[in-house]
Amino acid sequence: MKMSKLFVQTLRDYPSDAEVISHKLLVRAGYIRKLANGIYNYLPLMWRVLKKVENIVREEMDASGAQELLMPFVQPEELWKESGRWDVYGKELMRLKDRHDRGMCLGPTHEEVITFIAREGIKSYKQLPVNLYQIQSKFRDEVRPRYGLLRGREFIMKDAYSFDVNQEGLEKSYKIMADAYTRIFDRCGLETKAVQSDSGAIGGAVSHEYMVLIDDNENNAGENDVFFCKNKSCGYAANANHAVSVLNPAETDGSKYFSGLNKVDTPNTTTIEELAAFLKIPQTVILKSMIYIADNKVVMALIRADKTFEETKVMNAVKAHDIRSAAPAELEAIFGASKGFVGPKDIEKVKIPDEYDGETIQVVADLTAKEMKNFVIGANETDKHFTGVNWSDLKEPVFADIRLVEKGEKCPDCGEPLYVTKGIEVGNIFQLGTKYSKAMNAVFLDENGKTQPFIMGCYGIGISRTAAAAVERHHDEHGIKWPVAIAPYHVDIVPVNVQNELQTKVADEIYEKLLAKKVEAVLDDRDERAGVKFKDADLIGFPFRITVGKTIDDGLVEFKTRETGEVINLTPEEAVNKILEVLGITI
RNA sequence: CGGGAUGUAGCGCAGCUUGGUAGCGCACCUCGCUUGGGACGAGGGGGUCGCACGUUCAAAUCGUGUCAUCCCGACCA
Repeated sequence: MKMSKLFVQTLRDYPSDAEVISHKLLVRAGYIRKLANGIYNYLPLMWRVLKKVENIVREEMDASGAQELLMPFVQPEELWKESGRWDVYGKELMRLKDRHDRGMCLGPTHEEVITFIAREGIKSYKQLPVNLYQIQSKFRDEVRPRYGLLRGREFIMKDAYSFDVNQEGLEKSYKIMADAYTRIFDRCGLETKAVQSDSGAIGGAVSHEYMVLIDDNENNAGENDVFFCKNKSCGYAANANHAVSVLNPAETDGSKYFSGLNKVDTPNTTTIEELAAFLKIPQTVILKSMIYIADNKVVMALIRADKTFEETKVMNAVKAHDIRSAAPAELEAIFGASKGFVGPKDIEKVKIPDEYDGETIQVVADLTAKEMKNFVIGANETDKHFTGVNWSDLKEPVFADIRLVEKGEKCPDCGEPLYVTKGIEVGNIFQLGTKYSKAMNAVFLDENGKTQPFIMGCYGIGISRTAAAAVERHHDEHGIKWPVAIAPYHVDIVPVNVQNELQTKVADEIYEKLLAKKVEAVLDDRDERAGVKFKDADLIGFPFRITVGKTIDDGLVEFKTRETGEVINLTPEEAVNKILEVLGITI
């Protein structure tokens, strides 16, 4: 492609509405343009990158035995009602009506449709296992789209679905996908970590997320906290919403400070710090209470006060789909006490206002709370707490792990300290089980002629997000440094001065030779000064650049590697061979 | 949906306090000159100042409303 004809416009400045580096660079280097909030045009350079990612995904999926198909982007409401998700998916599901007033939605994911396909097409265990996938635009009406391609509302995703006769088969299918994912991201030039995660709205039990770890601080693109163990023989890694840890020993019996149950005055102690200082006690003998509104039910969560709640875990513990912390005004309305003074004593007697569902307040306590003795709780009365409380004084709660892991706590598998880093989730794999097949009555006959629901798995890769994550991971102050395998073009050939006949002639020859060898080359034939061409080459991120300048008078051209910045002088022929050699290894 | 901010040419911005009919840099077009890290000179094209209503002889500027966008919190590939 000749640069003078390439449809791209690079900008001198970063766009003012971009925050993270991948967004800034992709706009400035002419890869994407915003059409609406969270919705982007993929311009020719971007589309080439996306196709490369897609093709890597396609090759590895096909090699692992999966079959590609394409499902509709617009889906009927009925299927979502069958699965039960029409009512629980929330506002992310873009709903619309057709001209006959029938409910439809834009596909945010395709479990319903694929289950429909399997229900229609698979009747016998002899047809199993099977894995079907597609690569397609998805739409999720995110509350707050941001970070450019990292969190758009419309985005390109590869979604695969496996069907097996039993759990053992599912685990096999899952393993095959896990291995394929490792190869896919590796080929894209991205180092990823498979981490245990919460399975969220999609449902199911076992799941892993593939995270590109972001350890520099120049941007905040990593939206997830990932806890991991550095012990090589262990390798534990988990999303913060799923991570567990072993705690260091702590003083959890308050008998040194209190004897018997008493109500005491604790004026103005609205925070744990103030309360601990006022009573001259460690935080580890205080039981912290937090009120959540989960699916419009009132929930009280309890935890040892030096620890923090993990809301996703709380939500799962009470089997809710939606959770938020209660506002101070709501606390007043429900408990008649202000923030900092609510507690679990006699909670069964608290009357719930009509606007909430449920008759009693559900109480869920973290595992850290279980071993506590003679502790402190809020008295449901402003400026008062109970001291010397024991579990025998309270109605037995449900105990569950609802604690946010902190750096330095011990690995649950090997006991070594845990570390934390930011990560971009580029893929995930789920063992769904029978969640959809049962709900939608998708069944087959087993070898005994007995009806069985499919055992399903689902496996996603964010194609557009993967490309953006590659930019997050591979760039410098001059621009993008694409991994060769997903770069829009392999090499940029720059005649420094197009008025110089020899330079132009040599550059043309190199260009023609590379094209003949199927190398994806750009010839910067613009009548621009060298600086302009070099700046654009660095910004756009061509992995290699061949510069034909004044050194051609000595029969030499420059060969520059973008990743390392290394420059060597070669004859034109050597430069051509060098490209072929480098690409031969990497593509 | 809560909290904060911003809407002026393709991109980045000034002008608004103190109303008088819109400007700068880059990009774009023409000519000259220049050609190894975003040159220079001259000339030129492009904006109903987010939108609506109001105040006024007169609104980018003041008021009200509305829409959009961005940042911080709760969701996810």
